[in-house]
Amino acid sequence: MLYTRLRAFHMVAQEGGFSRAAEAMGLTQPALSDQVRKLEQEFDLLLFNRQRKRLTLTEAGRRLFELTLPLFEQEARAQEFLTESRERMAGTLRVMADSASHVTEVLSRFRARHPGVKIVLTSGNSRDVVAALEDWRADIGVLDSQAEAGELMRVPLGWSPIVAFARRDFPALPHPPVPLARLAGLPLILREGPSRTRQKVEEAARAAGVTLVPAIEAEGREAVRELVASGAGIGFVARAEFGHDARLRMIPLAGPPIRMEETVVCLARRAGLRKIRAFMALAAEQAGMDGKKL
Amino acid sequence: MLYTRLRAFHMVAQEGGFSRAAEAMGLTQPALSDQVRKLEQEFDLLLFNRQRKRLTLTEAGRRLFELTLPLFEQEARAQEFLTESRERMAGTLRVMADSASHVTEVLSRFRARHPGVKIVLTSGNSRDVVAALEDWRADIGVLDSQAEAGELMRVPLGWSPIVAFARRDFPALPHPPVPLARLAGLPLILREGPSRTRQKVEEAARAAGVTLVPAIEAEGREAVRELVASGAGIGFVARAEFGHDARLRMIPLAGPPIRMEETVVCLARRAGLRKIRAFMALAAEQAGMDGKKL
DNA sequence: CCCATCCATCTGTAAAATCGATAATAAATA
DNA sequence: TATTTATTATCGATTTTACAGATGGATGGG
Repeated sequence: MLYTRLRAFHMVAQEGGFSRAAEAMGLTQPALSDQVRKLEQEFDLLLFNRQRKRLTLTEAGRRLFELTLPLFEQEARAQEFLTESRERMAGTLRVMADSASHVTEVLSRFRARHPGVKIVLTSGNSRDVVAALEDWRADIGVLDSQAEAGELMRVPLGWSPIVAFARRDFPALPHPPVPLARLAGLPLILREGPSRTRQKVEEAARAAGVTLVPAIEAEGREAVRELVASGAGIGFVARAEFGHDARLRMIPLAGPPIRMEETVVCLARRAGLRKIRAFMALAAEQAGMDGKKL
Repeated sequence: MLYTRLRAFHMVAQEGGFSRAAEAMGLTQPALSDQVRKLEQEFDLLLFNRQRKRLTLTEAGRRLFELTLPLFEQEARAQEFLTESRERMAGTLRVMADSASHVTEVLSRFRARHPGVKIVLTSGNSRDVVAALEDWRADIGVLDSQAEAGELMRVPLGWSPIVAFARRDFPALPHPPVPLARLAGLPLILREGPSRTRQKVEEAARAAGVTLVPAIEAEGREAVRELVASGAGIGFVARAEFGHDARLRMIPLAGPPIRMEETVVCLARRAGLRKIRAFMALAAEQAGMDGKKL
């Protein structure tokens, strides 16, 4: 390949000798000798004067060297860009979660065991997470399990039942647990369409033969929480995400639990990277310890 | 190799697709696919967005492309330099001879058979010829045979006896053939020290127990000829080189002939080049036809 | 709905680069 | 002058590498 020969020529010219250049490149001298000879024969052009004493460039060699100098400088720049980018990324673990609560424990254990790795935690809904993983903008994703495996490698973390919640003084509620059907007539505050929480609730409602009509749609967990706290209606959330807001009352649901299964995922293709493998291993450990979440 | 991967990336980015780039490079699509994938995995950096529809560069990909663009431009310049140099040289046969007369016939047959090849004929003494061959400044050399083979590949062309010569009216000469001893007392005009003609004559003189003292040393065949023509003394030359100068008289020498063997040589290392091989073949043919020169 | 296009992935193969050993040469040193 | 040291050339063998060919999946257009 021309590149190899030019590189050999360049290094020999730069170092002023075959042996020196070979040492500088971590190769053997015959390798360079061969390459330069082939270059010279292929183009019928003498590049070095090998007469007695020291090696010198011929006129043609000098002119070629003036061309290879910027060539390999530029190659070094590209190499540097790639390496730097890798160095920067190797020390950072980018986690994107659709709900932070479930992974905090894994994260803190990861921090403890790998203190050198900087963790960047961002949030977004399920499809944001998948998109970020696919663009390699995130290393680890946390989202509700829901297959389309193959692309993604998954470690289920555990699950938490969905509960309804309302303002403490919200009127006209039976004693818990409350069947979904009893909520159908009340003003419901649901999250945006793609939200996994909403989809799970609607799926359970369909299974129970109930139709839930949202009184308000809100974007994001916090928005729902504030609306509910204002007394506007009833919201849904995973129990583990309910938090400790004194203004709110949790309303367990009757019937089979609506499971929000939180899963740690990464791109199967990237599962070989050390930091990713380490995190997935910790997550698997954690999953083995829990079975269900509060 | 990094180069290969960068090249694959660059072409894919430039052509906007793996298949197109593969076709442009005369490779298969999987080859490029592999290289780019390895590049991405090696540096943990996504370079292309392969989502549905068309291929687009990621931000990192764009930045890398800005680096590879000048890189491959520069490589193209180096390649161009080499190729142009070869094209220029391929159409030229550079012959360096220490005496032109013997090869003129081979040269004219070469011209007839390869009319596209430009012939450049230069002259110099034996060591000039060897030096030019070793620096690849000449493709073919013509000189007196005198081994140190190995380096050089030789085809003996034939030989010519050395004769003495003087001005037509030069006095005090016996009838030819004249033994060397009879010349010892006369004013001799010899060529420069390294001249093969001179060395041969001196060698023969030593063998005959005669010491030749040069009255004048002159550089080059023509200088000797003019001095002799002026009547300054007696010179030596290969009979085939004597020419047709009306002012001069040839003086055959007595005793065993002093053979000037003319040989066509080239660097053994370069004997593979077509133009060189062709010339050497013609020379060998010619040598088979002659045995001795006029 | 089917066809054409494009990319990902796998496996074997062919070509290349490289190594290791050896030879040859010149300069340095004893 | 003999010997050591440092250098490059060359040859055969090995290992690495890149590539082709086949296959499958996904997408968009006719």
